[in-house]
Amino acid sequence: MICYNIILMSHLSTASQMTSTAKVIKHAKQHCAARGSKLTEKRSQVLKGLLESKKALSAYELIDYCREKFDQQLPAMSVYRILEFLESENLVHRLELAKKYVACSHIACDHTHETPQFLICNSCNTVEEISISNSIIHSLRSTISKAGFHLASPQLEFECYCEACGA
Amino acid sequence: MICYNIILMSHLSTASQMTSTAKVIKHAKQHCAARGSKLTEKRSQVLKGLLESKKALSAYELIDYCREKFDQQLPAMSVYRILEFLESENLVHRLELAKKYVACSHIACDHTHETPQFLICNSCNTVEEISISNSIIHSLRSTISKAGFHLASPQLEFECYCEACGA
DNA sequence: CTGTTTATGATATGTTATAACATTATCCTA
DNA sequence: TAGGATAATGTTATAACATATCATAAACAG
Repeated sequence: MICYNIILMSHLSTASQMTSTAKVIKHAKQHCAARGSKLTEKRSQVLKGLLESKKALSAYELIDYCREKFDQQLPAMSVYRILEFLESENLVHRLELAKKYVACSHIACDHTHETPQFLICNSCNTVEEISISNSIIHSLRSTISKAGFHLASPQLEFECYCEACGA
Repeated sequence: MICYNIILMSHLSTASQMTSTAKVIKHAKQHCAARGSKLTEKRSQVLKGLLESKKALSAYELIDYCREKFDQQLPAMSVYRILEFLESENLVHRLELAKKYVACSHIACDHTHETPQFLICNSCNTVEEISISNSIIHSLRSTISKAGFHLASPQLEFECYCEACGA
């Protein structure tokens, strides 16, 4: 399965970045339209912020981004609502561990999305969306179930260090 | 390996609870002494709070506990410092996911401690310290390493629901 | 008993997040 | 196209968790 990984692309040149961001935004708009919702200007600005960052961003970092990039003063409350909306549309993932947000890596893909798993760098917040084999997930689930618990969400997050940040 | 699980004991009667807590505190004191540090009165009060709760507690909940139980007004800063100390002595674990703290389940055990893994109930914050098989951990590590990352800590945490809280 | 280290106190502020209520924009329908 | 419904956003206040900084007190070693 080959798909366009936005997170990994974000360090390319500005021109190609914009192009790819624009493409994804277009996809996202269609996606919303198909579901009877709307990707408004502000929602699209917040999503752009996430698309153009290879790191996970906090709501407050997105406020700064919109102020600097679009001269738009978004209140915290609005950004949280917008993130909630984007999440409900599967365009954005919220990382519980980092208390930050990332754009979904598969907005512009056509295939159905699998459950995402995330590796989050403790130091620089770089995020890698990976896929863990069913057998590992299955063993994990069964261990957890033996303790009388079950996973709240199939989305797993792991506190890591990336290659660059090392130990 | 049989060891005394404090978390699971905390719903027993007050009398036996106090006894077991006192025992663990004694162990903890010896442990600190052996390492050249001291389990002061306030540190011991904070640890007691965690020992007597089967849920993970936040720093601010521990402040309340010390005020109610010991008529002790601890400033937030002190509690954070005390928790940091207790963690450095391996008496307490910090749960990144829940932003809360639990007493180590193995303070009074003699065997060496394995890396803890935690199941945290999203709803009631009940925490279960479990042990995940080496083979699962190993596969997980290898998946993560293929992505160019490595786990920040062998301590894993999973957002779950406990039996009582269900869905 | 004095100076150093260790522990704790006090105050301010940072970061993430939500509640409650007000206002504005959009869009449907009569 | 007026007017009302719904959706989107704004405003303000505050909760919960956390750290920085500087001040003070307690413990202990020489």
